[in-house]
Amino acid sequence: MRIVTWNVNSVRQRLEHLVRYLRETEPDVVCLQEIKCVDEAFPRLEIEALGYNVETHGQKTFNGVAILSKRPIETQRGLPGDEADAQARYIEAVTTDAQGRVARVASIYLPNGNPAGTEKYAYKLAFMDRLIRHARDLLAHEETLVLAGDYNVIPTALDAKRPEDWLGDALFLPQTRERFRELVNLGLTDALRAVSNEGGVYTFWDYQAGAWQKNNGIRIDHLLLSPEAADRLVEATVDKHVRGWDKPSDHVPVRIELK
DNA sequence: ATGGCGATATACTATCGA
Repeated sequence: MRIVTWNVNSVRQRLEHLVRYLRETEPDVVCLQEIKCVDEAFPRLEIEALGYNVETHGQKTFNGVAILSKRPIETQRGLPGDEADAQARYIEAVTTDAQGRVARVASIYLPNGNPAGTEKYAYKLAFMDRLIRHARDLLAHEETLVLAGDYNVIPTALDAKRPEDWLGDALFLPQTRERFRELVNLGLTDALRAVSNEGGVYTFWDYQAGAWQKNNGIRIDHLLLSPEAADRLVEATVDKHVRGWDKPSDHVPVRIELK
């Protein structure tokens, strides 16, 4: 079962790239973030034509998440824990692969949180607390679970080309990283870290200041696996070449293979 | 020390992102 997470930075701007990527990679499940459109504006027909079921949780202008699946999916929208939260940042689905193996998959767009010390950072930390509570509930099911998405968290200094640039940033502050560790320490496995302890593996390069050309990247897109999912892990990789395409997203797809 | 880039909205500028 091939599962991908990708912050596309507007699905309408990136439709050609998404179609090209789906054709070349043929994933079973794709978690998208920052679709930046309402549900009605999602290019559904183009994706369905490639054999995918499409479930979206969009909003106007900002944010928005979606899950594409070759097989039908049971879907829930929104992260529990705050009925007043109007931002579309979480969608969760149960699906299968062609062999009928089941997985629960979430597409998460965790808040950026900058600048630190503002209500934006408080919202990020509260969202992470809600995610920890929800993950604890889901882990109790003892099933194949993949929490995938743009976490906007640089877990360690190994995950940035220039960690010194990020010391005061909401993506790297101690409180942010503490909560990420608290989440992982519930019993989740960081899929990329399960296959390599090396630094220099990035998933985001800023559009500005030649970050891509200098490989000045950070690793902020993650797939966290329940023990049952980790037991099935056979591959985890970053599809870095996509960043070199014409007019790319600033994030690239991250992909895992579960047996 | 600063800006640099890109997307969206009602848009010749502001906001957001990371």
